[in-house]
Order: sequence, then C-alpha cells, then structure tokens
Amino acid sequence: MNEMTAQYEPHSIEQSLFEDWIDQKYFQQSVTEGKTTGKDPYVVVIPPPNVTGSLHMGHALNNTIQDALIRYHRMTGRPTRWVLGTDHAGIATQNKVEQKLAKEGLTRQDVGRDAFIEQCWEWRDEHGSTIVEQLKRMGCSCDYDDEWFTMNESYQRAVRKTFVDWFDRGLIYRGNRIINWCPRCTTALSDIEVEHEDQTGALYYVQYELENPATLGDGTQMTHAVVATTRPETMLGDTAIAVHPDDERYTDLVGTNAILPLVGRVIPIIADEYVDPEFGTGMVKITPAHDPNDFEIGLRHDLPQINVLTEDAKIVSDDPDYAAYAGMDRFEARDAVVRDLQSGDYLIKTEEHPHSVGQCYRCATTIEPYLSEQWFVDMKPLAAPAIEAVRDGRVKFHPQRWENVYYHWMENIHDWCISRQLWWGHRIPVFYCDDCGEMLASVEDLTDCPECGAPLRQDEDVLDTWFSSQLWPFATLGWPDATEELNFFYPTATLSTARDILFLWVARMVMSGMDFNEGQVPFDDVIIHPTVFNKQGKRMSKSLGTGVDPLDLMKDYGADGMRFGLMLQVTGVQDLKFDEEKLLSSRNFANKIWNAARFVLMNVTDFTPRAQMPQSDNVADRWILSRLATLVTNVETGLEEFRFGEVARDLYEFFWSEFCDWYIELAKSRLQGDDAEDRAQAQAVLVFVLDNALRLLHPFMPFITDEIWRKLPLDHTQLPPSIMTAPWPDADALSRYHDEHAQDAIEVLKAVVTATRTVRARYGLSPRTELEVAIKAPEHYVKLLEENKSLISTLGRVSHLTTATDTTKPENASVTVASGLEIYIPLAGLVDLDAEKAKLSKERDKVAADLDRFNKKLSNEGFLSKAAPEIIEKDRAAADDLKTSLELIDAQLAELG
RNA sequence: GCGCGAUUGGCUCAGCGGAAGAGCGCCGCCUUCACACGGCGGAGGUCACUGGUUCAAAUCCAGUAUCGCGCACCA
Repeated sequence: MNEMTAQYEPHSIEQSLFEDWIDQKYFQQSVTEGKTTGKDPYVVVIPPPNVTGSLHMGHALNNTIQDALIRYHRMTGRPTRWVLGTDHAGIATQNKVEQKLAKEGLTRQDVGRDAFIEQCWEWRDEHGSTIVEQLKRMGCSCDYDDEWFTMNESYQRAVRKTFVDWFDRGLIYRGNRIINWCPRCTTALSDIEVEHEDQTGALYYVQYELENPATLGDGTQMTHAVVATTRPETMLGDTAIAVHPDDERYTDLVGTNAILPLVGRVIPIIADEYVDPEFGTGMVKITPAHDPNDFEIGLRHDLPQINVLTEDAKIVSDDPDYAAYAGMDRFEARDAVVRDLQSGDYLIKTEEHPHSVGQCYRCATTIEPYLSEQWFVDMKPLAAPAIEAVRDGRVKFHPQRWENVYYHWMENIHDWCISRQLWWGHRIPVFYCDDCGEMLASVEDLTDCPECGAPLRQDEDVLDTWFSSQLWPFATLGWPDATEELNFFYPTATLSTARDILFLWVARMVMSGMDFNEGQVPFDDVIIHPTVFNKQGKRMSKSLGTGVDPLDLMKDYGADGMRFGLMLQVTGVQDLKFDEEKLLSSRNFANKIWNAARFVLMNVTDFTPRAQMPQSDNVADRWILSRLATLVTNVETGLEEFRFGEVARDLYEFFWSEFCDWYIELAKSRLQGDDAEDRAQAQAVLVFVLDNALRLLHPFMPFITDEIWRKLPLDHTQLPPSIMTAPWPDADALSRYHDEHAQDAIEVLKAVVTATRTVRARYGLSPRTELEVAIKAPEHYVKLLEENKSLISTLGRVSHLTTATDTTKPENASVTVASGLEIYIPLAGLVDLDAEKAKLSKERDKVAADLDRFNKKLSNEGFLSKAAPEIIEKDRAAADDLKTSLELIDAQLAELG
C-alpha cells in the first residue's frame, strides 16, 4: 500500500479499472446465467441519447442515477442488465447533415434522397459513439456489447410491425388536417413537439365592408363588420366572418355577406358557438386553412379552405387575388398587409396583445398551423389501459405528483400526427397503387399491387422519431420476435428520465408497451429526476455559455466526485440549481475515503482475514458496528425509494463524522497498544466496517471503492475479485449489532473529550496541553468512564481523570455540563473569571429559555392528556436535564461572583 | 385560466408534526506519525407573509406575495 499516494488521484485508476470491468464482462448478463440465480431480473433501459448529442449535465445526473441503481441491484445478486443505445433523432440528425452539406453549398435535394440517407449513416458512424465513450468515462455499467440503435435492422422491423399492426386495426389513419408545421424544417410536428413562448404581439382591428348595409334591431345603421386578429396576413385566406349565435348585436347580420378587404372576395357572415362575444368585437374572421379552430368551424359550415402559404411559409404566387404579396415571407406579408389595410382605411386600431407563440422544438422557428395530408394515430384506445396501469399502481411515478401530470395529458389526449416530411427516419411502410387506388401497409417491401399487379409506390414520408422510441423497452429485447431475452427481461424495472419527455416518450412507451406485450407495463417505476439549472436558476445552454461540461467536471473532481456531488443534490425537488461546491466536497470526501483506507491498510499488515463477522465487547467497536447496521438499512431503503440525496448524505455523515472523526481516532491507541488481542479486535472491526462502507458507497462512487476494496485484507477465496459483484451488505445479519447502550456510551465519551478541547480553545491553550479532569457522573457512567480512561486520556489529552458520583468542584476549575455529567477542569491560575462568566451566562440564557419552553409544555393539561406517552417521558427527562444544568450553572455563576 | 415547484444562517440546499441541520464562506487555534482536498473549537437563523387546524407547526390546511416551470384552440 505504499503505492497509495497521500492524495487520491482519480485519473490514475479510473481507466484501468474500467477496462478491467469490461474484460471481466461484469456489465453483461445473459438469460441462461440469469436464470440460475432464481432471482427477479433487474433491467433498466437507458433513455437513448440522440446520436447528435454529447454528454450534458442532465445526462450526467440521469446516468449516475441509473448506474447507482444498476450497481446496487447487481450486488444484491439479481440478474441485472442496463440496455444501451442511441436514437436516430430524425430532425436533429437531418439538420446536422444538412448543415454539413450547406458548407459545401449543397441542399439535400441536390444530393438526392438515397445519397442523403447514406450521409446520415456516415454521420452516425462518425459521431454516434461520442456519447457512449462519455458514459464509459463516468463509469456507467451499461452492457456495451449489446448496443442498440433505433434504425438498426431489427429495430426497423419492430417499427414496421407496429405501424402495420395499428394500421390494420384502424388505429392509424390518414387525413387532411391542420397540423403544426415548421417552415424551416419543412415538416409536420406533433402537438407536443411545439414549445410555447409568451410574446407581446398586436391585435389588429380590421373592418370588412358589408355587401349591403344593415339596419340593426336598435335602429342603427351598420356598414362594416369589425374583426380582431393577431395574424392579419392570413386574411388573404378568409372565407367567412363568424359571430356567436346568441349575440343579439349581430343577429341580423347572420346570413349576409361581407367583402374581404384587399382581396375583394365576398364572404358569408355565419353564426358559430365557438365565438366568444366578450372578446374583441365579438366578430371573428375565419381562415380555415390557417387556424385549427377556424378549420373546425369551416368544416361545420362547409367553408372553402384557401391555403395562402407555401411550405416554407411564403405567400403562394399562383392566386391572382393577392398577387401583390406573392412570394413574400409570412412576416413580411404581415407588414405589407397591415400597411395596405391602413392606407385603404380598413385598419381601425391596433392594441398590444400578449399571447403564446408556438415554436419548433428543434429549431425554434415559429410554427405555422398548416393544412396538409398526414398520418395519425388514434390514441384514445391506447391511452385507456395505460391510464389504468398508473391508477392501479402497476406503474409508479417518483415523485408521485407526476402521476397527475400524466393523467391530465392522457385523459385529454389528441390524435398523434406521426408523419414527417423528412428523409432520415423510418419510412412509412404504406404502398400505393396508382392504377387501382389500392393502399396497404406492409412489414416487407412490396413492389407489385396484389389487386391489379401494377407497380406500387411507397409513401414518401418518414415516421416521427418518437414513434420508434416508444418501442425502446421491448424492441431492444428483440421484439417482435418472441426472444428468450424479451421473455426473461421484460418488463423492465425502473425508468429514469427528465420531465420534458414525459409525454413525448414515457407515456407512449406505457401505451405501446402494454399494447404489444399482452397488457404488461414496460416498467414498474418511473423516476422523474430534477432538471439541472445553473446556479442562477437559468437553463444550462451551450450556446448561451451557461452550461457546464461534465467532462470538465470529471477532470476537476474525478468521476466519483462528480457522481457523488450530483447525487447529494437529488431531492424530491423538480429544479436543481447546480452547485459545483458539492462536487468539491465530494472530491474531498473521496480523498478522505482514500486516506482512511490508507490508514487502515497501514495498520493491518499483520492481520489475517476472517470469515466471520467480528464480535467485540469494546464499546467503540460496538458503537461503530451499531451505526453501520443502521446505515445499511437506511441506504438500502433509501435506494429502494429513490431518495438519492438522503442516501448520499447518510453515507457522507457516517464515513466522515463517525468512522473517521471518532472511530478511527478511538482505535488508534488500541492499534499501538500492547494488548495483541485488543489490537486484532480493532483491526477486524476496521477492516469490516471499511469493507461494508465501501460496498455501500460503490453504487455512487464505483472507482475509488473498487480500487481500495481490492487492496483490503479480505478472504478473497470467498469473494469476487471486484467489489462490483461483491454481495451487498446483509441488513438482517448486521442487525445483531444494534446497540443503544454503546451509542449512549460513546456520546458520553465524546462529551468529555469535547469539553477538554473547548476549554483549551477558550483559554488559548496549545492543543497539546495536558489537562486534569474531574467528573461527577451518575453511577452507570462512572464505570464506563473508568473503563475507558485510556481512550479519554489519549483523545482528550487528559493527564489525570477522576470520576465519581460525588465529585466536588476543585478550586479554579472550568465547568462543563453535558450528557448528564459535570465536567471539571482545573486551570491553576489560568481561569479567566470574565471569560468563564461570559460563557456561563450565555449558556444559562439558552438553557433557561429551553427549560422555560419545556416547563410550559409540561404544565399544559392538553399536552399531558393528548401527547404520546413516550414524548411526554422524553420531554420530562429533557426538562430534568435542563433543570440540573441550570442549577449547576447558577451555582457556578454565584461562585464566580 | 388551470396545475406543479420554490421561498430555512452570507451562498447552495437538507429537514417536512414533538428541543433549528449540512457543505461552502467567515472567526480563532493546530503543519501531532491517514488525510491542510486535513484536524479541533466557534460565530451566525423570529424557517417569505397572514390566518387556521393541533396539546404541539419550519413541518399540515387556506389565502397572499415573489421567483421558476408546465398545460390550455380564445381570434
């Protein structure tokens, strides 16, 4: 162990350890091998990162969580597999390749569909492994030999099978509808791929001349209909004006016509319930081809649908009615239309109007509601069982509140637009016969029409990327083939993911997973981890420079330091303001572990590994073993309940504040002492506790724990070479160590030692100054203190310790009251009366205030009659202690004058 | 408009019904033979506000304020 440096150097061990894990095939788990354990498999599928992606903080957090779970369950002996893979990410990848082409001055149309797809594959081959390599840096124990891709051959079959199945069952249909259109990506998007941003726009009030002036019920003459709109440019496609049927102001207008300004088209005034009489003027222009509501109204009233925009959102140039705007971009056209409305005296007024604007989630371009022919999935039949699965607890969300978000969306689910006008992706497996009009979906490519024999033409569009991702938990296990893997590993256990893909991905996996697996849910537990923001609470973004790169963090703090620092920050909260200082603490913690291990190893060179768990009468041994037993239970339940922050803090607290600060210090004198048996006893406990603590820490800090563990003097004939597959500490077996007495006893010893330190600090004495200590203690502590005299003398640097039930205060002594003890420390000639008085008065204030509170409580009838007996008893004891302390302090103060 | 989350020491956060906690920062002391990425001692908080429930509230309920995030077809 002399090769262990005084400072932990993560980079000198991480890579070689990881390579060893790979070589030993620890990350793999076969069905045959798994079955021999007789235990339930534990499977996690990684949320497949985009092939375009590189590791960001969200990944770092999420994959630490998954790896911690996987490593924990692997140690418990369950057949464990973490399924790895990447997503072809239709739009994102296509954008990247288009950008690359653009540098050569080319468009995808220039190179053609086949060549373009070829380039996408090349791009994937070049960049797709980046993120996988980064996961390895983190120590993630995915099965790297079973890497999936949402476009690989078997996955393509799964996608086509899904489509054909739903198509044949009538769940997939084609329709001409208003969908969300990104004019930059020139593709349709589903509703949830649109992000809404609040913007201040304008509400334009425009008057449309009535074909015939009308006399209203109250006798007023009306010559114009005034409508309010946020999108004046779409008026070119207006085909009606609508009012509410009960709006008496306009009853007489219904059935008459108005003349569309700038265009001259005659349009009807209709009545429709949709119109809110309170908003604007109560009259709405109806543009069926450019607004989803208007579209519905148009259907109800059989209105023409006039599309005025091209697919890149320019005014069409083939309509003579508004040739003036032909070819203009939609925003340019808006300005032009407003200008013309103004000069034609049609524009009444303009108001500021806050509203939310839809944007493409891939390129932030303003979405255009666009009328086009697309493919849809009828979601309601799929949603129903998936809602039920959450209601009856087959799928559980953590934190649970996300269930409500899920219900809300699922219960109001809309049909899913799945066709995309892209080239990179799963091409829609629908074949058309232009001769006889036959249309069929097929898993296998078809060339000839089964009806008439004419050549078939495949649909040009591809599927939404999320259509393939929804199959992830079972397609990666071989579905649609009834593989052994699918049979053994499905359903998976835990899914950990970010909240922003709850609908895009999680909900859809539940629906398709159940639909294709005989109602079996795809996973039991869904962890929605907090979203990582920077310290200012802003989104981490590379482009804004507000991001932090996990690779840099690992460079600075080591993989374990980063992982542990992240886990410390995972609580039930939904936003996580990333605190880099926690990573610094965690790096320091790793160093502490390293040095504690160094100390133990230095002191156990002559120690013979034992098969049995240690047994000891020594109070320090009993105490630390008792603390360990509690820790194991806490860590275990914490992990089972996904309370990662709490687990990390428990581990930190135990290892640093208990094991290092006290146990190791208490053990030192025994290790150096003459009592060989006692020395061996201390060695056994040190090794045992360190061994177990490392196992508990391993899921969070895989590298350092394995590095140290391999050096420990353990009976390696009974153990695997790596901690990775070492058994998880057995809480039941350890429960025999629970020992209340030992815990009390250590509290007492700590109190005495601390008292000596405090006195030294207060009097500016060197820490080495030896002190005499006289203690007045209750009977049961006298024995304890006498027995542990040597521990106290060493830790507290006590030259002379006397303990008795009737000790009286020596002259010139400082007094400390703690844990039921009166601790006197004589300070010949040193006692600073003012300092003592100041200290005691301050303590008196606090004690008096506390006592007062307890007394009030204990004299309260309601408290005595209603509070739990054990609480009352506890409070009585506390009050007694406080009373004793107060009396003692008062006596001292009186003595001091 | 509806929903969710946050509001605790200088900073970032735990705690979520029974005597206010951590890390970092700050103030002392200590380079003693695991660790200065360290040790020891200490200062620092009417737990956003207002009501309510309870014997007891940072903790539960209602409302208010501020910040953040979702969802929603109001032109």
